[in-house]
Amino acid sequence: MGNKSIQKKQYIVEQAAKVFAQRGYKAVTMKDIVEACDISRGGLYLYFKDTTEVFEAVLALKENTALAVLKTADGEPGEVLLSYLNEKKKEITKKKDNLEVAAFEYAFAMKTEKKDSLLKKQYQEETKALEKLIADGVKKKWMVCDNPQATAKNMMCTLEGLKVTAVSYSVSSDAFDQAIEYMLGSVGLTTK
Amino acid sequence: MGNKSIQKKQYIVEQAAKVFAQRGYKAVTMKDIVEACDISRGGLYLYFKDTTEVFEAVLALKENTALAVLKTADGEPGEVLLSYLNEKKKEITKKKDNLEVAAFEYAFAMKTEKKDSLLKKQYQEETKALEKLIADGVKKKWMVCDNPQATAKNMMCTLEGLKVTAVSYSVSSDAFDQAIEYMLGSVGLTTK
Amino acid sequence: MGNKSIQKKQYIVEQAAKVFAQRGYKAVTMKDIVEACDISRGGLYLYFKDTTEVFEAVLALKENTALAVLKTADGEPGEVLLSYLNEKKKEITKKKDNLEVAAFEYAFAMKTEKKDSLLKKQYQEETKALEKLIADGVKKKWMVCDNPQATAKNMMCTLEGLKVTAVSYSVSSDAFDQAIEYMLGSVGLTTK
Amino acid sequence: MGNKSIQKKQYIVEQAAKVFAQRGYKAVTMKDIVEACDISRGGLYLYFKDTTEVFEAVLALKENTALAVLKTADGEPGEVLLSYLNEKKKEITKKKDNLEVAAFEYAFAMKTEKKDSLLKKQYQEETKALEKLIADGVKKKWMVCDNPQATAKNMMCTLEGLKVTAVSYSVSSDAFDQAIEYMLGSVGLTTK
DNA sequence: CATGAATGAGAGTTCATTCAT
DNA sequence: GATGAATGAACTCTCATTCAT
Repeated sequence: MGNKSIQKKQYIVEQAAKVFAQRGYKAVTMKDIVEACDISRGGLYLYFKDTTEVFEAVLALKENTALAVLKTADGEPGEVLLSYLNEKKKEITKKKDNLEVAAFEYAFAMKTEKKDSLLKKQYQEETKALEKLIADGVKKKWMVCDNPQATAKNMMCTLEGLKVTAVSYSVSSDAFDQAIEYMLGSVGLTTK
Repeated sequence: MGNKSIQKKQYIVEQAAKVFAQRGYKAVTMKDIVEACDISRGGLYLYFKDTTEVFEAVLALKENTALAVLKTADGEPGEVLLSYLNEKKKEITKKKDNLEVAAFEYAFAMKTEKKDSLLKKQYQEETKALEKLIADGVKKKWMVCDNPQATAKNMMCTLEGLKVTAVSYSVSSDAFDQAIEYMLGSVGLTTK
Repeated sequence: MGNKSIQKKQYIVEQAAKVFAQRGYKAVTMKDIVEACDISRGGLYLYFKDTTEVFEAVLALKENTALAVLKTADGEPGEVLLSYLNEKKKEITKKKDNLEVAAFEYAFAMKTEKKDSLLKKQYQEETKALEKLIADGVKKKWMVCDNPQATAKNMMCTLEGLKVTAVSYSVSSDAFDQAIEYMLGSVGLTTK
Repeated sequence: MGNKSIQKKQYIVEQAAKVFAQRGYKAVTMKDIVEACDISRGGLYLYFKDTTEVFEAVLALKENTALAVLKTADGEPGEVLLSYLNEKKKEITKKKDNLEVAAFEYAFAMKTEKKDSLLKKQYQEETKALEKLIADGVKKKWMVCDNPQATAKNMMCTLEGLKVTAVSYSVSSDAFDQAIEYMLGSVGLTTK
């Protein structure tokens, strides 16, 4: 695949991302993507064989800023955790180009079709990084926590809950902050 | 609609529930339901105009045992909370006829199409009941909690998180128990 | 068929007439008629086997006032002709329950299906009656006309033209009056 | 749409015209047209979204020879009028590929659905052209007529009447000629 | 007679996918 | 590589018609 092809592929992925953000995962057809990209019907098939492949490319391209915060952390663990949680909040509550619904639909579809989901790996990676941060915080006596692994899992789970709640029933900014407070509390911290 | 019709409608809903449990919400077509019920193509349309209507009937028929536990509570609040959480666990982790994926897909689809979802109301009702239980527990000095409302919301959110995690990435029984422990901890209780 | 049945049949025909007036002939389904009559689906079939039969019953019941004017004529032929033409105008331009469109559609459908149309007979009868009136008027020296038969045909044809024009392109009351003037002129009369 | 597409579109229109000529307007389905053209089910939808669109394309393609006679008239007005009327006769009484029934059904359907009909415009244009011819004939003293506008309208109306009569009840060639004689008479002309 | 649930044929419509150019 | 016309499978939905009650 030449240089130009790579550019075109990326262009398709970017356009498709907008479509998925607007209409979810399952409702999107190859035709929708073709139209959003203003390319030919057959042209899309040169790069992707179906919408699943397109969506996985979208996921792959989408950067995970929150995870990046966890990984490149160099400050005090409590600060890092707070930054991470705020980054998550931003991601989850953003209005424009929010791919969360599509991502859930994708994960569910994979489950239903008994295929592997790209998201599972990302989820596990993020959980690990969070656990490491907490363990580190405890070691450095900035945090208090018996079981960093369980706590990390619990936080991830709450964050998933916030995500899904935001997406299906709406969550106020305040309610989100309250949830952050709870999560911080579980490692002996507070924003106050 | 006569008595017989009501029975038939219920029969359709029961068969449809199995289909939705197996294949999610969006992937199901009227044809699938017709085939599962072994009725005629047009016959289904006598009762339901589209899959959304069928699915809403499924939701309406599906009893919410966990909520029932909260509402008919007569024992000690801590016990009731534990029963409730265990009921939730059972609901979420059951292998057969699990409608959670379909329910999420439905909620997301409603979101995408900007329609009202039946589930939102149920979610809010359950949150309220949980809050009431906690407030009651605190009053009777069985529980410790500053802000029952926020705590109830947080628990619900964690439960949604467990649901979605179970459904998209799998959650072990132990991990679930650990999460229950955390939730109990947030009102000063423990199972140990 | 009992007395009650005849009444019911007539009731159906009356309701159906409204439906045909509103929606034409071809677009009307047995279901439409059933709904307009608020009777059972199968019930309609006890009286009529299809919409054609219903429509023919509608035509049969519909009185032809213009023809009646021609036939019961006892005044001066010119007066009778004028009354007849005015009656036609009323029939054609009436807004409510106007069956002309449906009647045309029916006639065309019969043509297409190579069946006999009820309307053809009525048309021929009316032409004859008109011819007789003109011949009579000529004999009594009230009218001037070489060829009563051709003139009658021509008038009928113009009236059909007015009907179809009214129905498909709209005709003003004045334009109609102008046409009447022409028709009168063809037998040496005028309204002025 | 490429050159080849335009040809194919025209091919479809031509085949469809035959179908409409045989079966009228309303009875024709997309499936009928597909079969007449021997193309695929979905293929037709690349060019037309429904039968109305197809029929309008048929109308647009169909040349109006009679109108052409009026417009390109260069001879003596009486001759032109006669040619025009004979052209009309040919059009109306032709046996093969006669679209008049379908055209009427279309006009009526548009009326019923309160949409604009392509035919109305054509009708008005033809009326105008006829009026101009008569006015011209009068000015040049070839014709005698007080009110060219009313006379043109009256002729058009008679022609519509002939059309509809031909189509629904049959009109003999002689009867048609007789009608032509009447129309010529209304501007002081005769064929004899 | 009357009902209305049930059936199944058939029309409409949309897209994934292919393939000649 | 790229195009876009063409195909055909799959679904939706509506009714005419029947038939047990």
